[in-house]
Amino acid sequence: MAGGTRRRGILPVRGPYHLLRTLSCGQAFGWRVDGTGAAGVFAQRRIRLTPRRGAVEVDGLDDAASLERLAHYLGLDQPLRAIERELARDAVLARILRTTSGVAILRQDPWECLAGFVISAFNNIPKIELTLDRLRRRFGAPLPGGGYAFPQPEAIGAASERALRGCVLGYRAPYLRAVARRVSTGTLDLRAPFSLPYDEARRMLLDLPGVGDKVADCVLLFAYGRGDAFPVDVWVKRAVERWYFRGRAQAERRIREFARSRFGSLAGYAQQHLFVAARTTLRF
DNA sequence: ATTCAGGTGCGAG
DNA sequence: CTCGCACCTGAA
Repeated sequence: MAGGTRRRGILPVRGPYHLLRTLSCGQAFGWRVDGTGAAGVFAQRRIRLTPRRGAVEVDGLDDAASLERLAHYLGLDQPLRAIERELARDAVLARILRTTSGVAILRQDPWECLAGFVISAFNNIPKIELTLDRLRRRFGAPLPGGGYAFPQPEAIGAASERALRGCVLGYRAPYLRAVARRVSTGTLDLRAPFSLPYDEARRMLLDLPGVGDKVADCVLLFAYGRGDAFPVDVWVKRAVERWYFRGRAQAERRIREFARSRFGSLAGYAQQHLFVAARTTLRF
C-alpha cells in the first residue's frame, strides 16, 4: 500500500488520559497493544492507535463522524483530572493513582461487550482471545482492509452448538447462543439499560444465562457507562480485602456494596484503578 | 500429568 | 439467601 495516501486522523487528548493503559486494563478484549500503540477494529475498519503528545493518532480512519464516535468510545471526553482529584480523597486510591492514572472507561458496543464477558467467565485471557478470534473468523463479516467484524447476534444465534464449541467456548456455548437469540429476536432490548436505574438494568442482564453479578456489572460499566457499577472479580476482591479490610475475606456482595456506597458515581473508576494496581503490584 | 484461569448455575442447609 | 461445588479446555 502506498504510504502517503492512507487515511489518518488526530484526536486531541487533555488531562491525564493514558491510551494504552485504558485499552489494556481488561475492559475490552479486541485490542492488541504493543510497545508503541494498539491495533483493533472500529467502525468496520481495521485501525491502529498511537499515543502522541496531547493527542491520539488514528491510522485507518479519517471521516469526522467516525473519529467523533471513536473519541467517545475511547472516553476522551471524560474529565479525568477532576475525577482523579475526587478519587484521591480516598487514601488508598491516592497512593495507587501514582501508577494507574489516566484510565478512562470505554463506551463499548453493548452486544460485543456482553458476549465478551459471557465468554470471560471462569476462563483465562489467552483462551478468551482465541475464542473471540475464532468467532470473528467464522461468524463475522470480512472487512475491506483485512480482519473481521464482531459477529452479529443473528449469526451466533443461528450457529450450531457444535460450531460454537469449535470456537473453544466449552460449556459457555449454549449460554452465548441463548443470549444472542434473545438479542436478535428482540426479547432483550439492549437499548433499555441506557434509560433504566442501576438495579433494574442489572436485573435485566442477570436474567440472561451465563450472566451473573460480575458480568452484569462489567457490561453496565463498560458498555452503558454506568459509573456506579463496581464489578468484583478475583483481583478487585483481593485488592479491596487487602487494602480496605486488613486482609480479611469478605463476600463479593459486601465488597460491591461497600465500594458503591463509598465511591458513588465514581465507583467504576475506582474499580479500574484497583484492578490495575492489583494486577501489577499484588502477588498472591 | 496436574493445575490454573478475569464466574455462574445449581442444589443443600 | 448464603454457601459449596462442578465445570469446557488450552497453556504452563
